[in-house]
Amino acid sequence: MTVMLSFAEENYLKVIYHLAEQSGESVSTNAIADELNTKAASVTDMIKRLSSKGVLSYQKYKGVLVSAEGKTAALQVIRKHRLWETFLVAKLKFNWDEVHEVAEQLEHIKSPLLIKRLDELLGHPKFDPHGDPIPDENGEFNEKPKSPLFELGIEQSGIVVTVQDDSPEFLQYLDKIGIYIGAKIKLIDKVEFDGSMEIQIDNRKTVFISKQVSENIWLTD
Amino acid sequence: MTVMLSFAEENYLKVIYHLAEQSGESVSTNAIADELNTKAASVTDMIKRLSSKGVLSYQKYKGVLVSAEGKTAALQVIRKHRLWETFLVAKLKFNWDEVHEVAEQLEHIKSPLLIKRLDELLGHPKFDPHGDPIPDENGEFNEKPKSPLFELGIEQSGIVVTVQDDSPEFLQYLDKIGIYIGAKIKLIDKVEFDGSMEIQIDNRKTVFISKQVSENIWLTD
DNA sequence: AATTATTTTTAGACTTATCTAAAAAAATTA
DNA sequence: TAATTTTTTTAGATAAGTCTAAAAATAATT
Repeated sequence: MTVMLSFAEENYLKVIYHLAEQSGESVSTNAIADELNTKAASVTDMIKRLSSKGVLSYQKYKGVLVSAEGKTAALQVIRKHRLWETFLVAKLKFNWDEVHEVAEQLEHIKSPLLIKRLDELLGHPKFDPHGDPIPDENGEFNEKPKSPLFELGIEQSGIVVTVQDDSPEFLQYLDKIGIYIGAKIKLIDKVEFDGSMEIQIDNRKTVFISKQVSENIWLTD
Repeated sequence: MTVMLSFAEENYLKVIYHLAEQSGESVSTNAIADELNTKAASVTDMIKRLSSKGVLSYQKYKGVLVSAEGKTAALQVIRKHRLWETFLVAKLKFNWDEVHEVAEQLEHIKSPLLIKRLDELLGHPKFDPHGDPIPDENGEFNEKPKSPLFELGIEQSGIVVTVQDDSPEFLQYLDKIGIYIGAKIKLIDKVEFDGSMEIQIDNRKTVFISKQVSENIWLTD
């Protein structure tokens, strides 16, 4: 049986899971407080609660680890968040820089049937509009290997699956030049001097992008 | 400027609005408590809060009235609830007796853009799957006059717009015999003895229904 | 009108989630 | 290693939303 978590508890768990994934080690109180724009004292209270519910393991002054049960619960929230983001872009014509705030609310709706049907409506997507992988009902990722556009060889091509930078500025820039998750990109030419490159999008128009941009777009075959 | 209401406050206001519409007079503390499965003491606390926010007017021991501002806020929640119910049935293949609980959660999501786009996706529906009218952005209903199937004359016909009874049993029965919101119904024959009738659905099959059923199905021209 | 029953409100307590200020522990620096 | 700084925890407070038990007001009945 899965634990019952409140709105706030789900938010904490999700953030802690992400921090733990990034760092690979135990997550500190301050790191959590920073991420959630809250105070360290509030975090201490909450991690005690989550710990007593079995989703975290916590030792005073030593930070927290996410338990197996916690991972399952966190991945379900992440799954819901990413499915809703996909829905907002694919069905409601949101721009991909407009979806986060709304998905933060929608991710807490409790209805397994709703998520099952949403997943079906969207055709069981594997990636959200930012290219982040969507875990399946069991919390598994079906990820193909991917690499930054920067590493592509001349005349080679790949499909956009992720962007590393989530800022509205970057996403709007990509929209403007016609790059989206799923777009096919072929490397035409590369300037060794500054790392900038000319690429072709969907076998149609070609554009020039900087090294910085090419490092933030990730491709798969 | 519209007032900012919490999840719980929105639920109270919505229920009070419905009760006030039904009765036409001020709403009693106990009536609200019954409807929300809560205690009278909790209701007293909440109506004081809602009153101080200006959405209700409240006099001790005299019940509450919904203010103009309260009506606007309540109708926005009702609009969201009914749009989500319509979405669940039209796009996610929910049965109309499965939608209420989920819509109760979804109605509290805060995003004007989301509702605008959802309304567009659904083609600006005027009625939800139960036939209840959906108020527009300004809280207005565009309702045609309607009357119970029971009052139809022989050989006359109408379109189903509402069902009075919302119980799963009744809705499942209607599904079974092929009646839905939007179905065309023609009265073939009526038995004066018990008020039962033979009707034709969508110019195709004919079925017999009891007086009780015919009183719960409402039609428009 | 007086009594009884019902409804509503108040008083006080509890939970969740948050905060500030102060104390304790851990990490860093001299 | 001792002193200092940073991090974390504790203690106590607050607000939202709920509850029970008792008091007060209103309505119904004899």
